[in-house]
Amino acid sequence: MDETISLILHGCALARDLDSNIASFASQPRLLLASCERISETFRHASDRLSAPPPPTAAAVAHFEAPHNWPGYIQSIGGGGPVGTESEAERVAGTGSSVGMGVSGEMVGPSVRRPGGSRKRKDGGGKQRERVPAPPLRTGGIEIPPDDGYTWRKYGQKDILGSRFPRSYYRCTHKNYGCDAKKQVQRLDEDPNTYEVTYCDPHTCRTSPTPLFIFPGPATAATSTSIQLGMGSWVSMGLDVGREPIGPSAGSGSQHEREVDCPVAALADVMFNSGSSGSSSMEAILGMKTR
DNA sequence: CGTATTTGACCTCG
DNA sequence: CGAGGTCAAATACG
Repeated sequence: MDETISLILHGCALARDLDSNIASFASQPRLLLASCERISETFRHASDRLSAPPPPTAAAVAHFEAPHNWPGYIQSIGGGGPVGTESEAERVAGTGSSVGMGVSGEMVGPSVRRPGGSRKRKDGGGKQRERVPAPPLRTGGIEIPPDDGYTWRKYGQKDILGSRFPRSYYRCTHKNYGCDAKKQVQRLDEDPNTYEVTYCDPHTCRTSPTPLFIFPGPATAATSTSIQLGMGSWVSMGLDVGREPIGPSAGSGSQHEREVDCPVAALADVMFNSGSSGSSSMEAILGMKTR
């Protein structure tokens, strides 16, 4: 199974490469073609493996029985155990991480603070740690968070003691709909090519009553893999699970998270999706509005 | 113009 | 008291 995941991830990496080089490839159709073929071949292999799979593992089943636990292509390592960073390197935290913006500092008046504004979780309860392969570090320090079919909004970033890389905090974009899901993403100190993703709260959005299990194979790998193609162009490819519900602002379509909107993504989409793109609205899923 | 991201400050827990 | 988690104003972006 891990091999299949590797294949998929490799395909994603290829797609990303293509995306980042698309400009220079544009004038060289042969290169484009070769690149596309490599990508499609990789995904096809993965697809083949998934079509003739070994019996699903217990973990895979568990993933599907817990709606909040489908960061599909990931190898789960946490399982809700205690979240400790026991083996962190003793390096001093890099102080960098604050690039750009250079906003004027003191604009938050101390008296404006709401009491009890932030809360630290006592236990790791409900937390689940995952490790996902991360794209290579890019020049410019652009972090590409792993996607899992959900749309996340970043609300914070912190330098963590003993880690070279900052930890990013995300919450579900549909917080307005009562979805309180959160995740933390951090590049591993000892392995910069791997993200550690900690999921904190379950998604209450996208809890469709209809069964999500469509793929005949083991569920974990292919249900929601995504690739990001450049800044702000997230693509969820996969099955229903990866379909983003349409939020209140979906009409504008001006925001960063967007469904398939580039050729590579479309390719990947075609590879994994049978083509049906049920556009489920958030209201339909949740049957409510909380704003 | 609306929404996401950045980032320093604030809050809570150990 | 320090570290980690969250808030929210300013800013960027489409």
